[in-house]
Amino acid sequence: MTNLVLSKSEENYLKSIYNLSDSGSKLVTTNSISKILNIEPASVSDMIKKLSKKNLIYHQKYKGTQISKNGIKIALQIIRKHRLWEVFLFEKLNFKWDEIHEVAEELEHVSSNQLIDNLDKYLKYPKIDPHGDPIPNKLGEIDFVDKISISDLNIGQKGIVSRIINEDEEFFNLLNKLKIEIGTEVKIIDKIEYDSSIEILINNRSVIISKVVAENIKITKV
Amino acid sequence: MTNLVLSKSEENYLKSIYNLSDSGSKLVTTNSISKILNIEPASVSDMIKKLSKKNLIYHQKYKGTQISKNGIKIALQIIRKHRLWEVFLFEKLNFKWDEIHEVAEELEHVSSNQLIDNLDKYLKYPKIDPHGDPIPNKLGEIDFVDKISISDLNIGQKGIVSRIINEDEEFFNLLNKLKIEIGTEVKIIDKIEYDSSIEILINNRSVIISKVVAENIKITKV
DNA sequence: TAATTAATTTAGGTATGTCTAAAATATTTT
DNA sequence: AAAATATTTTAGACATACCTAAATTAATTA
Repeated sequence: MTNLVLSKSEENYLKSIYNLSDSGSKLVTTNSISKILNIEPASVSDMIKKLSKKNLIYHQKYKGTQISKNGIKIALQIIRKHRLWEVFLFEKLNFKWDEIHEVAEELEHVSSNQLIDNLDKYLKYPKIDPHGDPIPNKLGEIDFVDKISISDLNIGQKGIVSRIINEDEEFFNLLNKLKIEIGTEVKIIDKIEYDSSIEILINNRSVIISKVVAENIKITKV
Repeated sequence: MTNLVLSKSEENYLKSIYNLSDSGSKLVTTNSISKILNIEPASVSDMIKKLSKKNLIYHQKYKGTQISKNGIKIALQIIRKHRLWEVFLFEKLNFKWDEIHEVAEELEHVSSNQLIDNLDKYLKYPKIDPHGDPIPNKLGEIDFVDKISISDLNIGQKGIVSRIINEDEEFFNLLNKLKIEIGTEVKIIDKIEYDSSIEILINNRSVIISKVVAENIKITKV
C-alpha cells in the first residue's frame, strides 16, 4: 500500500508539509510551503493537487492542507534518511556541524531500504542527529522533542542543551566559541530586560547570549 | 571552466559514452548508447546535440560521437564517485558484491566534492573497487586495466584474478561456489575444444568453467 | 550498382515541475 | 459591511527528458 515511488520534488514537499504541520497536527498554508521551499505559490498549488490525488495530504481549496497518516509515514522515512546521513557525515567523514545539512538534503533521496537499514546498523542505531533532532526508527517511531529553549528558563534554573536549531555557519562559530554543544549544562544567572538577552553559566564561565540565540537552543530541564 | 552543473541524465550519458569509447579512443554509435541506457535512439540524438553544445562530445551527423577532453574529465569523476561508493557499500555496509552497483548508480550523482574527498580518505584511498576496477583519483588519473581474461591463457600458464566483469547475481553465486575472487590464483589445466570451456586449478581443486565465465574473469599473468 | 536493410535524425507529442499574470476567494481595515 | 489587501487558485508558457512515427543517410546484399 505504501509502495508509491515518489519523485525528489514530491518527497521534498511532503517533508516540508510534515515539518510545518507540527508532526501532522496543524493545517499548513500554501504560502508557508512556498516560502520554505522557495517555490512560487502557484507551483505549490499544482503539487498540492498531485499529492492529494495520491492521498498523502488532504486539501480544502483556499483553506489549507493537512498531511495524511500515509503522508506522515513517508515523511518520517525521509527524515530518518536525512538524519542518519547527517550522523554519517558528522561522525565518519568529519564534516562540520554546519556543513552536513546541505549534503544530507541530496542523500536523503537515494532510495534503497537496504542502504538505509545497513547504514543505521553501521552507525549503531543512533537516536539523535548532530543537531539533537530525534531519528525515527524503521517503523517511523520517533522520540519526543524538547520544546523548551534557554529563554524559557527562569533565573537560577538549570538545563542540558538537547537540540540546536539552525544550520548556519555564523551560529555554528558562535556556539563553538561559547563551548555550547549537545549535552552542555547551562544555568541562568540573569535575564536582561533591556534587550531580552540572557546571562548564563557554562562550565563555570558566565556569558551573555542574545534572545535569538537563546531561542534556538533547546534544553531539557534538570 | 569545468564548472558546468550537469543533470543526472547528462552525467549518465557521458559516463556511458566514455565507457563505450574505450577510454575516449573510439567513436561511439548512437545505437550503442541507446542500448546501454535503454533509451530510444531518437532520444539519444537529442541528448547528443545537447552535450555537443556544451563541448563535452564531438559529433558528426550519421557518423558517430567522440568524447572530448573535458568530457573525459567529467566522466572520470563520475566513475570515481561510483566506485568509491561501491567500496563503501561493500566494506562498511556489508553489501554483497552483486548488490552494490545499483545503489552506487544513484549515489554517484550526489554532487559534493567535499563528500567524495572525505569518503575517499575515510576508505583509505582505495585503488580498486570490489569488482577490481580501478578508481580514478581526484585529478582523474587512473591505473591501467587488465584486458587478458582466463580464456587468453594457454595450458600450464598461471594468472591472478584482477577484475570481474558483470554484476549479476547468478554469476556472483557461481564465483562464490568456485571460490574465485579478486586475488585468487588460477592455473590452466586444459582447454576443451568441444565447447571452448576451460579446466582450471583453484586452491588445488580442479574445476571446469564455460567460455563465457572465463571471458568475464580478467587476470594478471604471473 | 541498384535494391534492401539498418542506423540515425527530425518532427511532433507527452509528463513533470517550474514560472508569470490574472482571476477567485479570504481576511483585515476603515 | 464595504473597501482594501492578502492569499490561493487557474490559465497559459517553458525547459527537460523522454516517446513514436516518418524521413534521411549509410551500409549491406543480391
